[in-house]
Amino acid sequence: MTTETSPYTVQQEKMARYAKALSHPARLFILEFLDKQSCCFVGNIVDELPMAQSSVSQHLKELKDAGLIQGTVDPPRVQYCVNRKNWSEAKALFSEFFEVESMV
Amino acid sequence: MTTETSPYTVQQEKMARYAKALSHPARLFILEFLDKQSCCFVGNIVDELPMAQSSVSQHLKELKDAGLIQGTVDPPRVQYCVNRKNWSEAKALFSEFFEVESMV
DNA sequence: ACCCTTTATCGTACATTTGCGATAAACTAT
DNA sequence: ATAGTTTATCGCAAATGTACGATAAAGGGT
Repeated sequence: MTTETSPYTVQQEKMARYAKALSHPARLFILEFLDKQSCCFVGNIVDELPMAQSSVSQHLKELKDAGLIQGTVDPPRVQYCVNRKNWSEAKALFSEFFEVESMV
Repeated sequence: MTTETSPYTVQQEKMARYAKALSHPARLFILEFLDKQSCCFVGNIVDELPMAQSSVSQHLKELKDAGLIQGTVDPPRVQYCVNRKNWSEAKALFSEFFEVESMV
């Protein structure tokens, strides 16, 4: 097993991963919705989006895999919340990225 | 022809588009590189990345299509720079998204 | 045990992304 | 005209993303 070394910085790799998670309007909607409600059930999100339940579930999985949200089971429901730690990390990465010269 | 109305806000659509452009480490590298040099030729970027010239050109096209960079021809070369106007817009969108407070 | 509710996962289909080599295009210089 | 330099585009292949319906899984309540 060879250790693949990326030609990119850790920050670039991490930020690209977060950016990919943010690259679909439905996922942005979910994150903003979660942030507003500070945690809610999958059903609440499904009700708000014009797509099948399975599709919403898939978007939630991607957000979870990216570390931006976390879920806790409350049978038979699942409650999702923003993962504040990683949210902060993402925020810092984007902030640093855009701040290179001068803002606004 | 029916006018497709998106269920998402304009901000969400715009931000998703920018996020997609930022979702590859090579494109983050290019943007940071351009910002550091404030404009440079395609060849300079190709020299810095471990991928074929055609692949770099494709990434540049995506960044250009997303509005984050702009190119001016200086035959036979092409010079690319960050599109400051859209860069600011993207920054504002991400900033607002990540916190109603402040991004710093 | 049996249903009911809720969510995740599977299988499928189609579109998009990513990377490459080869080639075209645009312009300079000789 | 010809050759050289630089970049964009094409054609291809493999991988990934997106959406759906159907089904499985995990409990709770009766």
